[in-house]
Amino acid sequence: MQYFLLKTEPETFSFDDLVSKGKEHWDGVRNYQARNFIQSMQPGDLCLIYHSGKEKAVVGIAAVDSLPYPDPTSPDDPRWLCVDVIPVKPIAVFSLEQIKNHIDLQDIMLLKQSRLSVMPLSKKAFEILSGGV
DNA sequence: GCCAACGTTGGC
DNA sequence: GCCAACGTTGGC
Repeated sequence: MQYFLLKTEPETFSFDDLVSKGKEHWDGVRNYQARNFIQSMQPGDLCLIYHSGKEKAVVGIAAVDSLPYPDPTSPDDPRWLCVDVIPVKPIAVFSLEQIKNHIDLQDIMLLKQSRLSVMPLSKKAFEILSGGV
């Protein structure tokens, strides 16, 4: 079981949109580092959904529901991958501000590489962010 | 609206 | 292979 954080602009695609749709392919990632993380995903891995822009907070849990497969939004370019994700449940909002202030979250990639859109999370970081601990 | 951090592109 | 120019992202 692995844990990830997926960033999205809620104006474009929010966690609520994922709940409404029931399932979505997490496509459009055009960054090699992020692509490599997608490549390592397995069905059942859990992802925290982070809203960038105005909200700047983790808002929900989703689950990987497929193996990585070629991104349908780049049919002529085999480099890019996506996975299907399904909503698991919304969580209490955990803001960027709280992340910055949490002693055990200082090492997460979100704070070090603010532009990376897909990143792994440690189990501990996932549990803190999702309110599990 | 601005700026920092990055990634990409293209000329050399 | 280097580097300047440019585009994008995301926080402030």
